[in-house]
Amino acid sequence: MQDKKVVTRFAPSPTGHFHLGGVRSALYNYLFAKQNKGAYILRSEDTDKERSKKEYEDGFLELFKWLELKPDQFFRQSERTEIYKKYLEKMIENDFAYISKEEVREEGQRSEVIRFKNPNKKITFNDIVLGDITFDTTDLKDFVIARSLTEPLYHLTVVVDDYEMKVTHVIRGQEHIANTPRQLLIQEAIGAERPLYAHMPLILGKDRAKLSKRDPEVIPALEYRDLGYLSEAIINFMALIGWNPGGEAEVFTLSELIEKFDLNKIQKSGGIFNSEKLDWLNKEHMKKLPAEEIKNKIFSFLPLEFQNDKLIPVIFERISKWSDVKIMLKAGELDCFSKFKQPEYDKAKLVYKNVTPDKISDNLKLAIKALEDVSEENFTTENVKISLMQIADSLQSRGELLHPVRYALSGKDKSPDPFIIAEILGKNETLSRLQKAL
RNA sequence: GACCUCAUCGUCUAACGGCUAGGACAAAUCCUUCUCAAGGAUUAAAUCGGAGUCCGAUUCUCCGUGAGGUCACCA
Repeated sequence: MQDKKVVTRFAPSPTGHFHLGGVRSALYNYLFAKQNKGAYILRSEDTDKERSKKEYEDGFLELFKWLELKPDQFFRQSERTEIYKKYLEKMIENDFAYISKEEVREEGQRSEVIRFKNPNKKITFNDIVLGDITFDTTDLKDFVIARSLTEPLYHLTVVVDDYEMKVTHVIRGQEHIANTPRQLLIQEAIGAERPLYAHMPLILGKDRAKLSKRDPEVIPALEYRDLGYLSEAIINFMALIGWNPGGEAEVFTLSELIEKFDLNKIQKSGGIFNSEKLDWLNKEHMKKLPAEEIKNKIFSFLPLEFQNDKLIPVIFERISKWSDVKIMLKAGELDCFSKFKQPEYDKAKLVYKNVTPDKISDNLKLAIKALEDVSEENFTTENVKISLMQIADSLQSRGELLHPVRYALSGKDKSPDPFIIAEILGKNETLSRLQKAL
């Protein structure tokens, strides 16, 4: 059997900030096209001159560049007016559409528009995800398909473009399901072949409503890049809302997704966007990165005084996206590693549980003595740990030594362990902080 | 309101009509160096309700309920 080359398209309108819902639409179209060695088209639906803005188009172009979802072709509907005009003329000539005199009710309305002559019939299409869906098009009336020959509207342009661009699979969100009968009718009128449809479940916000451009809670997709998420994590995560390959694996690269993707396994019901799981998945992808890249990324957020290789693992295990470094910094979580920021604390907190202050002092003295014996060049995490643990293990509980030492060095209830802090601070500073605590 | 669609743990989801309904995120508990983090282990947590078909229903059918989408001279 000679199959037609698969052609998919993603057709956003540049009328607002692009959010993650659109990323998934683009992604599924991309995955399906690539899997079938077909073409993926990106089409800017900018026929609405009032609302379309260049900056929004630039936004999603940049977004797809970041996500590495490169389209094989790119079109702008505003540059295709002549094509739509031809179809409109032909439809009018063949009596599928007509110029209609209108009562002007609002400002900006035309007294004349082009309406589609609705055959008023039942129309059924088979959706790959949802199965057969039937509509009675009578409810649609003679809908408007263009304001004028040179001002075509959405339903007309979509159908003409999908036909002209030989689109074989229309993969889009379920919000388009009610648009489908209109588009089917226009297809029949212009003699276009019907593509296959796959309507994806909607991505919902916490309130279970569709993600919307107008919702202030919904973050523009590009901001995820600025927050330091990995593009592969975003792609992986979005792919998994509304689809999954069936096994128990969840971490996939783009090329694995291309291989595994299956239109028939798309979910029917909407899914809520769960940012906690995104963070987890992002961390999983971060762990796969080469050490050098992790270091560079983390350093790029760090002032010079903190750019210490020893600090990388301490920071890395506490973040799930790069911008978290900034948050740690701002929250002062790294202050204990700075020689210039003396810890300030309540000395009562040096005491561990119900151990007496005298005992704590004794322990601190032991710690100082032990650390004095460690030479400056051997003052490493491992050596500090060995010498401190030797004392700690001889005590009733390790905490009565480790707690005051850690607290004296960090001045914080919660901090990384005292050994790494000691190494980064160096012998002198470590001893001076312990002395001070005494 | 009309039309259309959907319904498994809190969330994302798995389960040819057939084991005890599985996994992941989140949560809780414990372990691992005093705290935090990371890691490990464990626990709790779901088939919307009612009929029907069937030896057997999460799965098929119908009704109900609930949720969502669409009803532009926007896309």
